[in-house]
Amino acid sequence: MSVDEMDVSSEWSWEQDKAFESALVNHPEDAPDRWEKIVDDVPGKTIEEIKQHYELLVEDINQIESGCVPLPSYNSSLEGSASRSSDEGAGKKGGHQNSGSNHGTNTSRSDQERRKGIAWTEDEHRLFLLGLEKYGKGDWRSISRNLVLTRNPTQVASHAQKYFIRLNSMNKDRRRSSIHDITSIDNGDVSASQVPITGQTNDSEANSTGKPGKQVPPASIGVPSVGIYAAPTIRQPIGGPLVSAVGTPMNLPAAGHMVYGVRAPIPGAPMNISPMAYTMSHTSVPHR
DNA sequence: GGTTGAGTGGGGTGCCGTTG
DNA sequence: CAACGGCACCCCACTCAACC
Repeated sequence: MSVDEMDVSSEWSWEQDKAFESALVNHPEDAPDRWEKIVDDVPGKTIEEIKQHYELLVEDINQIESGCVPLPSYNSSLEGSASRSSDEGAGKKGGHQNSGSNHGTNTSRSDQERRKGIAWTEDEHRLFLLGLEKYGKGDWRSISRNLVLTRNPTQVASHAQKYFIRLNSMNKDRRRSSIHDITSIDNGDVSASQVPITGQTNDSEANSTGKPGKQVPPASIGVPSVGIYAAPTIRQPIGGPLVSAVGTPMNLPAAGHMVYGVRAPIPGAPMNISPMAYTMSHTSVPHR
């Protein structure tokens, strides 16, 4: 059973989901009176409802981990260098593929080899956040293996590094919105509750201005029209693959089981970690 | 209105330190 | 000794402001 199915019955509004998920992140498992605190953050819900909602979330995670929800391997040809595989080489020192020479030094290493990392999708980031909550900071390997299957531990660690840097700098003025502004695992939440994104208020309007923005990882990123990263339209309701960790009200077709953006795979079928444009507001705030 | 330059964000990679 | 995580650095893509 997936969260989305339950949502209907329990009637969780999107706002409640947002609040719930933000609360989950804000109040770690070891936090005393966690549920009470979460209840405070989620208006209109009882502790029982919240616990039930949480169980659903955990259940989904467990299914992923247990293999009940087989995950296709992403390291197919379509994943360029970036995700060289979730388990391959995951390593640092030997893990890097293009070992060649020291980076930086050279240019010898062709740009093609090094570059073009595939931008993290919101889904991936959410899974990352989930992993952070579940495994804690530092256990990048588990996060990579169990949740963010499309990224190897090194990539997860790298992403985490930037993420935390970003968090730390949240107090300062931020100029641009970024995926790291998402600090909760819900759908499209920019966790404004925690720290507003630099006062970037031009969310919807801005997005509609037509500015592409790097938020939408274009296929041009180096991954030729890969389904995974095919960019949907910003703020477009993701009707399919995109699923947030917890049942955010999404217009999901009654698909097979889908957990965290991973639908029961059809061999050979494109993954559905669908690339989704970050829904965060797009900045237009002068940054200079 | 279009072009150019500067600034910033973000992903990848390598080195170093720590731990088992 | 090997594996892993953290940190620092590099480079590219993107955005926006300034200039023509």
